[in-house]
Amino acid sequence: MLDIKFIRDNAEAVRKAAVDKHIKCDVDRLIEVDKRRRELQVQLEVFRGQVKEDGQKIGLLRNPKSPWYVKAIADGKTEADIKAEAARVQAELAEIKPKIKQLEDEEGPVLEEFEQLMLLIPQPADPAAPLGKDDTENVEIRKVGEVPTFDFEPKDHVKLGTELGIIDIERGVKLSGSRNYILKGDGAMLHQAVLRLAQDMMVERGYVPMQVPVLVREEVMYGTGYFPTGRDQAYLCERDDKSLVGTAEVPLTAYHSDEILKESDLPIKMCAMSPCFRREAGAAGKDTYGLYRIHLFDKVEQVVICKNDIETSKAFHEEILANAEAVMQALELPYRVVNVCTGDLGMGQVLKYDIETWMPSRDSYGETHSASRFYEFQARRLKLRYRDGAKKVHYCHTLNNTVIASPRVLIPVLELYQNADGTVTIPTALRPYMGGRERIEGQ
RNA sequence: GGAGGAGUGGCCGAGCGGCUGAAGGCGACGGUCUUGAAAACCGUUAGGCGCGAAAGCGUCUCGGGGGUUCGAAUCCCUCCUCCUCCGCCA
Repeated sequence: MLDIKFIRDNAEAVRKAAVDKHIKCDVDRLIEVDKRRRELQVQLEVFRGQVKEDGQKIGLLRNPKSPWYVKAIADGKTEADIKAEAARVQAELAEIKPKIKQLEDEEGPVLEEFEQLMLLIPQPADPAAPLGKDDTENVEIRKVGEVPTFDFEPKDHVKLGTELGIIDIERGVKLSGSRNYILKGDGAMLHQAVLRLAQDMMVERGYVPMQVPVLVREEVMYGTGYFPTGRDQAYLCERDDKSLVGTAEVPLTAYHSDEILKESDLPIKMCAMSPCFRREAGAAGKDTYGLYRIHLFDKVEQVVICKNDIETSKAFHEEILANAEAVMQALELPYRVVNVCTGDLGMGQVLKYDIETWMPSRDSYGETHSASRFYEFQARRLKLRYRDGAKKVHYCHTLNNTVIASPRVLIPVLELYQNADGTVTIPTALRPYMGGRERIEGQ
């Protein structure tokens, strides 16, 4: 969410920012509604002030023990005078009351519309984000590692995993429908190994590991920016008005929502391993093969909450990107980093770096990580604030990035580490989590 | 799931229809004192929105929402959360 004052003063820029992001919102209507909202508030406050004042007056007029009453009598007023005065004031109030009611009746829907419109205004992208319509226009920043060539016919992860008996997509689909799978034996082990490696590396880097709820209240989804626009992507538990999260970013970022932190508490660095639920609505027919686009996966996510300073935010953005790259380097996987273009940025993101890892079966780099910078966007929605040395209250800045998401990352791991005989060499960094073994050989 | 009890400022805790955005205490911050510190003493210490160039002013908020009333932290309804007991269960 943006500051309404900022929107008022920069309407043109906000409009353009939405166009760049290919997000529809109605800035003109918002400004109109905001104007009406303020007019109503001013009128209402005058009346409310009067009600308050008159109400107190009546209290005094009706209480013979009040200092005011005693003084009035001493000044020569009669009880009848005072009673008449009380009646007069009450009559005045009786006239104001319907006016307030009328204004309030108008204000209700105005406020409602104002809030709805506000939730749809996107955060303008950083000038450093390339202008573009979709992911095809993301800009490569750097490539790390060599894309290997094979001296045999390499298998894709599904064939490889199925033959090794470590991936069972057919039965996953039998149980849960399309985009579901089962990992088995060394498949399950490998999955947990990459997650453990990622988490251990983050803890080593000073991030506090958290175990968080993945079924959250609606306001948490709104607060992090996933609702209302992303509602169709979430699994809802409507009986309880809760949603399954698509990422631990949601509970981690909302952890301090509705709080005022001390500046000395910042930065807050956290990570969490959690299941992630995604409906993938609208993706029908896209990436249907294998473990790339699935409804449930596990992920270690990193979140940073820092002070409201653009340079600080930028520095942490580089840090969380570096954290993820360190994991990819530990796994010795070839990847590239791309600067995501405006059209591919979400509602709240100012700038986003994706890490894409080489996936032989796709014959291309596929997205495995997404590092986002939000400035105040989420913090405003979440009421996530801190007090500075001068006791002034500010919204925090928030950032997040994947550390590892599995089984998607198992696609490059399996495909790149496969051998001619159909076995898979276990990356050195994962061996401690795989009983020290060097290979997956299947049954 | 059933039966009770409770939700007040950073924390503890008074208030139970008007002068209470809220006593008192603790904590924190500033000051006096001190070589420094402690103690003691004095002071400051909610957020949102709006108006205003600013100083400042107004209004809303005592878990959330609604109602009664001239007037509500205080009364009523409803939802949420927590606690206790019973039941069920990993």
